[in-house]
Amino acid sequence: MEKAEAEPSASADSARPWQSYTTVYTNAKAGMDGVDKEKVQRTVYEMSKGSKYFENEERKEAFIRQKIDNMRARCAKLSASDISHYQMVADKRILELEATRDLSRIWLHVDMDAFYAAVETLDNPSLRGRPMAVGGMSMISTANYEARKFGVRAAMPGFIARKLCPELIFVPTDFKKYTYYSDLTRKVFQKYDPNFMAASLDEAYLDITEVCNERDLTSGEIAEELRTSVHEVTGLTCSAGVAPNRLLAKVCSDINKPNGQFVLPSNRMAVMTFISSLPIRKIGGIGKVTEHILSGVFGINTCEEMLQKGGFLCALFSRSSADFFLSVGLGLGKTDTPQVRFRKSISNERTFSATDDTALLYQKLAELSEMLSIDMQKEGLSGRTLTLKLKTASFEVRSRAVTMQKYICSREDILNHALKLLNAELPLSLRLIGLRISHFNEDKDGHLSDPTQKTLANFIISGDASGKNVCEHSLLGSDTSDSHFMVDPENDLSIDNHETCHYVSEDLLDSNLLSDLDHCNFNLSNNSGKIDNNNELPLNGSVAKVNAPNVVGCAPKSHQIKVSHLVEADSFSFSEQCESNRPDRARRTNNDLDDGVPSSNQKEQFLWVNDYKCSLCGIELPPNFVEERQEHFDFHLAEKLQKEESDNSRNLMLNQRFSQRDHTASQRRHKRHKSSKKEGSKSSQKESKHLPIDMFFVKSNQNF
DNA sequence: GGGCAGGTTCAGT
DNA sequence: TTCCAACTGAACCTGCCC
Repeated sequence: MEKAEAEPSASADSARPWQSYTTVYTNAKAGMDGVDKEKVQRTVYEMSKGSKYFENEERKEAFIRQKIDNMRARCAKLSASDISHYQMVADKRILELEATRDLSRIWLHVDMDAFYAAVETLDNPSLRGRPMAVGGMSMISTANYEARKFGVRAAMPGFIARKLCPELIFVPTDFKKYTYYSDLTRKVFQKYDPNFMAASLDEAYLDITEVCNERDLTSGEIAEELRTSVHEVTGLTCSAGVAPNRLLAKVCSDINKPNGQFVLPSNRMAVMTFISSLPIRKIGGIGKVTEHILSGVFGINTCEEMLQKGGFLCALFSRSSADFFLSVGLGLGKTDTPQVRFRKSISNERTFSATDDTALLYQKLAELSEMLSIDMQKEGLSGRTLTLKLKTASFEVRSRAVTMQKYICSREDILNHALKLLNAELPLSLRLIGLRISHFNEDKDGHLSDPTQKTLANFIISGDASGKNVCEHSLLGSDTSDSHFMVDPENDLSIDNHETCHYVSEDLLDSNLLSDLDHCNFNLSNNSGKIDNNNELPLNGSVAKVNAPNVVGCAPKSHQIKVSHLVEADSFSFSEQCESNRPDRARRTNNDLDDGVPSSNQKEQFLWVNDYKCSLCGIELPPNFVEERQEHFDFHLAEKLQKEESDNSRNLMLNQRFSQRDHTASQRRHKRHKSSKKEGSKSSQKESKHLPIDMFFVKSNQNF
């Protein structure tokens, strides 16, 4: 294979070493056209050189180079017949992809110009015309266009930005402000496409096909009008791109930034011409690593070259990757409007001064667990995969994950499992710890977590719809019930005794571990991290696995029996109610709402801001999600009533009502899921087995 | 060997 | 003076099971 043109020669490397130090800042951003790139690169290099961060960057670079070398070697080994074969594969695939081309939709991508910085300037006009960045000395989120002239940009450390531009003004981030302005822009977007897709606070995709047709206006006119409207409402400018698909619309919105727009006509010729010379890095999904690989291995720098080297791409990449690259070469992208996207994971992470003080690290982990638990409870989420992210003092990033059998959301559960993951890595000097929970209840069938459902379940069990107590770990209380109701709804609610006992056992296991942890925490603060632990909890990293049965042995058997009976009884009466009580949904709703509860109209008024966003929790549900909205409303209603009502009998009555509804909803989802799922899938089989808990640690093969 | 689930990394904002 | 973020979705890789 030919060598990549982008790679500097060895001699150039030694004379101008900064040229080979590629950072994210190497990729040009809007407003940086006149920047002295070499000067910026040199400054960044000089500021970074010798630091641990720099060393890690070099390690990463070396790894990518190694990968490139390996791929080149694989390319070199391809025989003439191999190459001919893969070329045929590519040609066939290109034809198939071409057949999917849809030019019937008109997509508009709106991108607010230097959003955070613009909002701050609006708030404080004295910043106008002066170089300014939002963020701090460690990292900046965005920079205004005056600052960009100096090479300052988002994702750049503040101390480097200041070196590039000594006059730079730093403004701390204020997400409340940005959310407020973001909501204003979304009000405007909704007028043009009620189902618009918000990509972030400052970006959105709109399908403007209908509005163009209805008003007999060109896409350019609509884009112009929308941008004017956004400016009138917010005082902020935005840029827009119009194209037949979202991938291209995104590229187009960057072309005339700031405060401009670009329309790519909806015909194949225009698309192919546009895409032909487009650098691959402009495409969403192609980042620094992929760019290096494509350039280094195949000499691919423009989208057009994706097609020219299609045979090699098919030979060396997976089908899905090759398809993506070929699609890029053809200028294809998504044209459909996806259903409401639910969150798939929730996480938090914190950077701090690097430390190997175990006590301090435990403390950080406890804080993160607490924060994550609060965030999850706010959204009514529980998940069963916990990922621990670590960044060592030398900037090496590791992640370690564990998937539990039960869904968790309490601080104690999170901390319990996080500690096990962390302990397997210690001793270690760390500068960042992060926790992430994924695999939310229900998400494997494509219907991502509906907070209402879970929280309602919690409400039924604990009588606390806020979830506040639900996740508190108690031996006999909510958590046990939790495990019962958090079980995938596709499992019938009539629970097999044996299975119930099994779950209970695990809960007890966790409870015991938890008490160990509490003990640890207690000692932590008193003994500077020297933890006295009589049980199996690993503390020095030497024990990688917790032996469940050893710990289960600590739990009194009577508790297990009691709990299993408790759950069983609950589930029986619950199922029984649902079987004997399936009244008409609407009728039941109306009856319920008669009890001094807001009417449907009132509900709409107080709950759905702009007809799509819940005013109470912020969750977004479009108007056509009638049932989901109803359930969501019920949740808030339950929450409200729970607070107001002290009368236990009334609570009981409501609990029964919502039990019915929750079960009906579960059944509906269950039905939907079944219809979309292959019979006798392995996952179902696996779940029915309820394999013993729970932990297995996998070391990553490659870390940076 | 295909399908699937779990774990890790990349990329975007 | 300050010394490289936080969060999320999705692709990719690997190992296991049938």
